[in-house]
Amino acid sequence: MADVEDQPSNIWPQAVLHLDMDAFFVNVHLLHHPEDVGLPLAVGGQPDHRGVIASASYEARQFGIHSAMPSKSALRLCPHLKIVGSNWSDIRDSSRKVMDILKEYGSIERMSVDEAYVDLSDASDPTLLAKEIRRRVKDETTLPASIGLAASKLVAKVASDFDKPEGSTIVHPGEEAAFLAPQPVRVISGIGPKTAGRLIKIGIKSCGQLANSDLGALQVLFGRHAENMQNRARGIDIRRVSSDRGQRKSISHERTFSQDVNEPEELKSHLQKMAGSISNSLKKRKMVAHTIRLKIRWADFTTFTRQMSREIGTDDELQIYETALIILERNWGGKQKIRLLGLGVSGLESPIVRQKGFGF
DNA sequence: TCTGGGGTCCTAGGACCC
DNA sequence: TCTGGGGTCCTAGGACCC
Repeated sequence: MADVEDQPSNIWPQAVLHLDMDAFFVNVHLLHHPEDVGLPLAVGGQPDHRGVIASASYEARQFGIHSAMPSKSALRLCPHLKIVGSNWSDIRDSSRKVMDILKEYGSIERMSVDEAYVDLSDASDPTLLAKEIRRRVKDETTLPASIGLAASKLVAKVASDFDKPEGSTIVHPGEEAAFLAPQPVRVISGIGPKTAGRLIKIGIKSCGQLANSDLGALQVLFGRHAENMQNRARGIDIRRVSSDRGQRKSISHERTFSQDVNEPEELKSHLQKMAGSISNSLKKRKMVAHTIRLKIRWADFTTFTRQMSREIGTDDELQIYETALIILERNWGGKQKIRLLGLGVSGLESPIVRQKGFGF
């Protein structure tokens, strides 16, 4: 989209900036390992541990390597690819610096370590601020980022992804539908591979086609979601930037083993570790959980979950562990090889809320 | 060829209650 | 012979996101 400087600022009913760091994990690594600059590099799990790529350098992307790809496949595409693990303390440090800059400009909604929305509605010229923000992030963290500015979150997000890396895309109010029209439906957040596949079957590939398609035909496939989907393809999205992300709903850990496991003691020790760390997270948040859920993936990748709820919430490691063990024993014959074991809790509640019910 | 980990939200069926 | 109708909670699975 053309970046028009002399638009009057009052044309922005709402101004939303979306900032998306470029190859964030890789670039944070390079900050601390300048010797790796220029290499085909990826951050992710090791190939012999069934790892996947979390982030790939632009050099690695030349070989077709992308995130979520199994590290083994990545190495086949590029045998001299260097794969390093994520350094979470460095990643969180850099993330905090970026978010601190954003907060100076308006209320922010943090979506992950490397992505956030900023509400620039109160600015007299949001387009000027958008550029300033990207420059400051680069100057003060030396990390590249892309930004999108639009009148809605939906369009701002598509815009930030439009011209990566180090892109800066502004979609002025009224230009939303035209901006989206030529792009594939997959750019719309919420339309994943399944939905896109179903749309292709009725001949819809681009946002423009979705926007102009027959609503009735769409309703046959998607029911009451059809109208909303079509609106989104037109760039209509009334969600506001909201810094309050609300309470956590669940806490979970899971572990894919480097080799499938059917040793009871090994499985139990993993459950115990996961129960311990979940218990710690609950205590740190001063919460208790009512539901405990076990996830099992067999060697053939079939995956299922089984859960148990209890009347009284708990944050106790032993109670979580013992419940998990009961579920495991009910669902595992003792011979089948297990590829992944996961443990999670939900039905979270802060005990203080419960006490209020006693009439104090 | 091999498929991570941490989340959210939605749907659908069954149990249970009034 | 025909088998209400809501509402809520629980369980399981699936789509999707980063």
